[in-house]
Amino acid sequence: MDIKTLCLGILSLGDATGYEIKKMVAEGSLSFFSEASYGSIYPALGKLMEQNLVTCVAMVQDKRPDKKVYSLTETGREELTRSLRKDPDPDKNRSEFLATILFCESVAPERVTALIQDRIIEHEDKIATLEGLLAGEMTPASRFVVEYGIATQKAALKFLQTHQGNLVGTAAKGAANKLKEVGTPAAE
Amino acid sequence: MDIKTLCLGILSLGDATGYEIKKMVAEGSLSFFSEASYGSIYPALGKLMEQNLVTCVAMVQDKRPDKKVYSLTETGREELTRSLRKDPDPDKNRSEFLATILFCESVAPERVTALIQDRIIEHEDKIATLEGLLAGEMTPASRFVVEYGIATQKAALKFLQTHQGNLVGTAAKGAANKLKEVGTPAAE
DNA sequence: GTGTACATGTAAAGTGTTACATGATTTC
DNA sequence: GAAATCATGTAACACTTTACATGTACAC
Repeated sequence: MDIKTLCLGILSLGDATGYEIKKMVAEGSLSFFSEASYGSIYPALGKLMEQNLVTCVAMVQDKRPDKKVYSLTETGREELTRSLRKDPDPDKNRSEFLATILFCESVAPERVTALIQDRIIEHEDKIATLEGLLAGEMTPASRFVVEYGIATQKAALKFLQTHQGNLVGTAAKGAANKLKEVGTPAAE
Repeated sequence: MDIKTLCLGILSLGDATGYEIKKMVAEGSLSFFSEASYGSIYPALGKLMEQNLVTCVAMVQDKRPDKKVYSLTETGREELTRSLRKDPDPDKNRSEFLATILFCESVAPERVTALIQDRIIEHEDKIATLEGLLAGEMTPASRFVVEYGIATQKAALKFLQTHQGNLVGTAAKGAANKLKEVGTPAAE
């Protein structure tokens, strides 16, 4: 989903500024399955304006740039509906963590253990954040999405907690040897 | 993780051609947490050659382009180790499916139901594929990674099966009204 | 005083995907 | 005879991130 459609979607939930859109993507219900930087949001809103898919009211603030509140137009809502009619692309999950684990023969075993420990904490934090969101007012749709996030995060957490030993016991030995070779090239 | 590092990592598990790397990313243990197209893999291997991080043996085949089998050099393995020493970036999950659900006020309720049904089947297929991988020979690391994938896919599947009613019961009514508005702008 | 939050925006640089080009062999 | 598999590679295009530019206000 490109940033323009994402903005259209977020605006369909309520008027917002570019700054607020960024916050929703970074910390709100969308935070665990989408991303966007200012450098993509502001130009996207500009193009959406040109196409008359959104309108914008500038709120003058002194000592600060005008706050521009964007709203979806009727045409914008229709465009969004059209976009959402297309079958969604399959999910794209990129995980450097899992890649590192997979290539762990090139990584010190203590490092693998530490990585998993860190990851466990990150999952716990993420779950806490998502559960915090549930405390606020939510539409059924955003509740569904956040609870989906919690469910998958919890599954990942549980997996790491119960399987972390699987790597250290067996692969790590081989890794330790490999590492010795790489770590002391002078010995060759 | 950029494609060059990904190639280095895959080659650390064994020699491979560009074509085979693509297959591993598309169908192997890496398939649920990374992606790469030929248009990125071949140029990456070329750069890796220039930097002497990999070597390449061309196997002549008639009626076909030479099959180029790439191998990691010592320098390449060191470079990989260096890359993996950096803390992995947080996972990036992009889901058009969840975005569509979140913006479902702009989507017909039957469409939401159908979307979830499709997604359930996709998860079941994905789980079957991953379980198929477990049948073959695997290192502990790739087993770990594939089982992680199965665990999270199953959690998502179960969530969809048990919560699909949550959206249709409540949000859908509102959506139906909203949609009527959008669907019949002439009425305004 | 140092850092964070507020607030918008541009330009350069990087990275990657899509489509194209080429062509035999095997399976349905 | 159509489609998939094998096999490599380039070029145009799309999209995004990063860094920069600008500045106030408040909390610690």
